[in-house]
Amino acid sequence: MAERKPDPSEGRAAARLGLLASLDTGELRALDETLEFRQQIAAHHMILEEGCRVSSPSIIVSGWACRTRIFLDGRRQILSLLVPGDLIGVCRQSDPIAATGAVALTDVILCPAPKPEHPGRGLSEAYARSGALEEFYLFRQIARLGRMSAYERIADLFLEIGERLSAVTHGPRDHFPFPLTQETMADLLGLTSVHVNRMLQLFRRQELIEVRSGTVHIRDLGALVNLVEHRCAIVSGA
Amino acid sequence: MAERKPDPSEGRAAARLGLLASLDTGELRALDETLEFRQQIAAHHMILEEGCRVSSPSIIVSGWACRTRIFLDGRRQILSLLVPGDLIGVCRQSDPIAATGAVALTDVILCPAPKPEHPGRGLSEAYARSGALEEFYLFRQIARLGRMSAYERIADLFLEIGERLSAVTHGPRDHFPFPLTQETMADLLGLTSVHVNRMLQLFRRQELIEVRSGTVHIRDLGALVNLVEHRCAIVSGA
DNA sequence: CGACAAGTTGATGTTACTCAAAAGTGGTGG
DNA sequence: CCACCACTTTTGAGTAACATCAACTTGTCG
Repeated sequence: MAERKPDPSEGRAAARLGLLASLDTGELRALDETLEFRQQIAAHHMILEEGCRVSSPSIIVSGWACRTRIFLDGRRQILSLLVPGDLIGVCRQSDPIAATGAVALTDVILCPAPKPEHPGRGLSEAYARSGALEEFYLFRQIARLGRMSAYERIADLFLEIGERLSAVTHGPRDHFPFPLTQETMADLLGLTSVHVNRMLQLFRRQELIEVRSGTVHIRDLGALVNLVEHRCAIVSGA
Repeated sequence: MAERKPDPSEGRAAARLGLLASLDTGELRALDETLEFRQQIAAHHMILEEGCRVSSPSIIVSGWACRTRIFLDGRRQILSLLVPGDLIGVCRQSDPIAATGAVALTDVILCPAPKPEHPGRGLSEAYARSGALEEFYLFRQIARLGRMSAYERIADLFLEIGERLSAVTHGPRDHFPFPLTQETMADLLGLTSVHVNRMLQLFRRQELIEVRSGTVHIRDLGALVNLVEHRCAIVSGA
């Protein structure tokens, strides 16, 4: 749809599916070929309209997006974050209606997700695992919003993003691009941008996290993990 | 596993699947027969341990349960509520690990969910729709926790429960059994029980909602819907 | 250079939490 | 039938976390 500059890392995102299940050569080729049909979406544009039929499932090749819910009085909550390698619009039922809208947070490149051929393995299994992972992060988001302080929410978010990005890029977990504004972080974490700003300053003063010009640098990953896991670590129980 | 008293309404919950997709006679019979293998779980007992292999998917026939996450320092967040007719432990991938623990909030009767025979329709479709519905309520829970006041959260929760229960029982949406303690509500809504108590008193004084002896009576459904929809109604957008 | 978005700061207000104790409720056994 | 227990609900007073409002600064890009 739009002009594009080549980007060598684009193959990575689609390759993520290969990390989730073992794909045969036919499926790998299908993933490769699907890159031909990529589509660019400008920042702030809708990817998916809430309540509409889902057109076709896609893979985020590059850029960040999110699922949002907007209240009538203007409040906005970001329900989940979508980063390269994530799927969007994959529905398992036959009558797919989007439960939430999705918006591009940066410029995003999507490519269509190939139809799985063998039920129960290969691509089909990869999509299922991807869905399970998405659900896992929804649970994490609920625990974050319900029972963590602003300070903890931010720490936990950065740890999650570090994990998710490094799983795709094989880069470090403590140093990664972060294109969200503080306003966007606030909408994701159920806070105000002013408060996010103050907490980020606190992290900086403590030399735990450095956020600058679109990049997060976790200075002391161990301390941060302790901080979150120590009190928040996720344990089931009665 | 345990002694049981007969309960004529038990068939209802399993029948909910019939509301989600059209089932053939074989599938209906399978649902009926599965009631023979029901299993009782006492209140406060674990149904599913986090991180363990999921044994077998089940349908909640009666009683209420929830998915929980417990923090190391004792904080607890209820991630989602499970009411009669809901499925638990249904996984679409081949390697099912429970992402969250599940706990019985009241005595619960479970029965095994029959294996679907025809992919893409019948029971299989009903399970997929049930999963999509569950995801929908997760999104709603996120929006509630992230951007609603305590007062709004409670109103929204009662509306949700009214919807979900009446879909199964065909009973009224404004009058239903509600076996949760205020403490449990607090864990579900990310509040303290003291604050839940104060908000419930406010609703009572305003003659909007009456909660007594395990029953919720919404006195003014229209006003409550307005209150929530007016400001919170769920609309997508950039 | 000018304009616009993003980040920063301070003062003030409100929501919801904390702690602690009292009062109500239901079930159990003597 | 009553006394007792554990649990839940209710109440009050004080406090902390986060929101709000409004201005100011910094950065970015044409």
